[in-house]
Amino acid sequence: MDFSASKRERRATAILAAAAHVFARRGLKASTMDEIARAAGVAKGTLYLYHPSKQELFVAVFDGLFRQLTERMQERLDTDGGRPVAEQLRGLVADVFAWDDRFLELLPLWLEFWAAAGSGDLRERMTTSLRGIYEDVIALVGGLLARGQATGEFRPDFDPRAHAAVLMGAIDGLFLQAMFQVASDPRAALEDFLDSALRGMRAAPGKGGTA
Amino acid sequence: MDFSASKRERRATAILAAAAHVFARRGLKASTMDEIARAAGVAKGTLYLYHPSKQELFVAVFDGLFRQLTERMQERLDTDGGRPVAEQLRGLVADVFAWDDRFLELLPLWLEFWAAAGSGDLRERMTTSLRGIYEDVIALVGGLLARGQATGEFRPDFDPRAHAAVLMGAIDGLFLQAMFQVASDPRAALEDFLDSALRGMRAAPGKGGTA
DNA sequence: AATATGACTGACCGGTCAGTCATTTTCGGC
DNA sequence: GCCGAAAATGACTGACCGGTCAGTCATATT
Repeated sequence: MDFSASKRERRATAILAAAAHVFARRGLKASTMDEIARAAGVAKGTLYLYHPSKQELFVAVFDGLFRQLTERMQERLDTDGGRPVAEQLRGLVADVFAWDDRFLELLPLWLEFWAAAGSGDLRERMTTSLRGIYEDVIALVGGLLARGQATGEFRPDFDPRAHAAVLMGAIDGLFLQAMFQVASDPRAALEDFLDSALRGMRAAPGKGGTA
Repeated sequence: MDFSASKRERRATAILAAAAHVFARRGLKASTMDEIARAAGVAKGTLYLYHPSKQELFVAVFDGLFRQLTERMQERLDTDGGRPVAEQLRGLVADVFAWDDRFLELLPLWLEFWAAAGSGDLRERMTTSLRGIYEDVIALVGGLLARGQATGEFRPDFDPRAHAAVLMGAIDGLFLQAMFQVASDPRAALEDFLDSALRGMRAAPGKGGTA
């Protein structure tokens, strides 16, 4: 039996997981390669067999997590394709918040990604990556809203892309508030608000009529 | 004439401005006291006559900027007290975005504040401060919305605090997108979206909403 | 003019840490 | 069970930077 490849793979995964954990707890600059190595159960030199530098390791963690996130969203949209747009939107939102435990622990990591896009050597790289991710997600949600307009479920006279951007932003902002332990359940808040927003986006009952 | 006090004050201001600038460009950890001193036109030792440590200097920058922001909001609310709530809300939003130039340059600094609340030695302090600020602002905006419900301008059956939290979050999220240069004008996006949101929050024209 | 003050300076020190590399350990093939 | 290659190790190094403090000098006081 050949487990050598899978052993290497498992080690690679352990390193990424450990790095994510340490980066989340200490931040990029304050994390030391020694601590990451200890957390992964390997020697420091081993890290350099898998990643050429601390910064590259950080970027690898970033890429891995965001690939997971976008795959998850895409999956969700594929599965409940035909349902009303309002339903799909609620589903997406519920999904994002469903990351819960793992997500909550890694929240500071998101801040670290954002901060890395704001200043430092990685700025350009992270900015480009994040911009791409945001534009993909906005296009995706914006497309959903546009479909809602096309079917007459929504008013035709709002900008679906702008609405998508604001909704995405609201989610980010709520995560931020969760980080600061602002006293309000972000999921409940967003659901309550989504009621109002959807009300305002729906076509007026008198005219076009809902699908 | 005694300008000695005001000279010291001017120097203190120069140090804070220089520090804000450098922290925004390099981030907290990567900023060096030498560079801040150079930017402020003083020697490194001088910095320690005004602030006991690099971290304290960072906190001083933070406090200064946020005091400016909240004072501005309070002022705005005081001046247009009696107008319709929807108007006041639009005014507040316009105001936040009106910081424009200076604000845009300092955006990475906001990320740095958030990141400092996520990890590092300052975490607890920054978290507490930021939570306080968020709760103040949410209370303030939430109060505005509640007043709208009381006067019958809005539906009575949504949670004004939750709505305020989401709106605040949306603004933060849009600033974030602006940082990554996502291709959309955040101000226009929020205004477009606010139309939908206000539509959904307003009391139904005929009788008392749908409940 | 002589003296006192204290704001300001910048060379220096000690600690920290990313990355290196000589050495040791592991492992597959025979 | 032996050998050589590949993988893993961790002690070491050199750069860097926060904070200190002995000394300078412009200004105020006598």
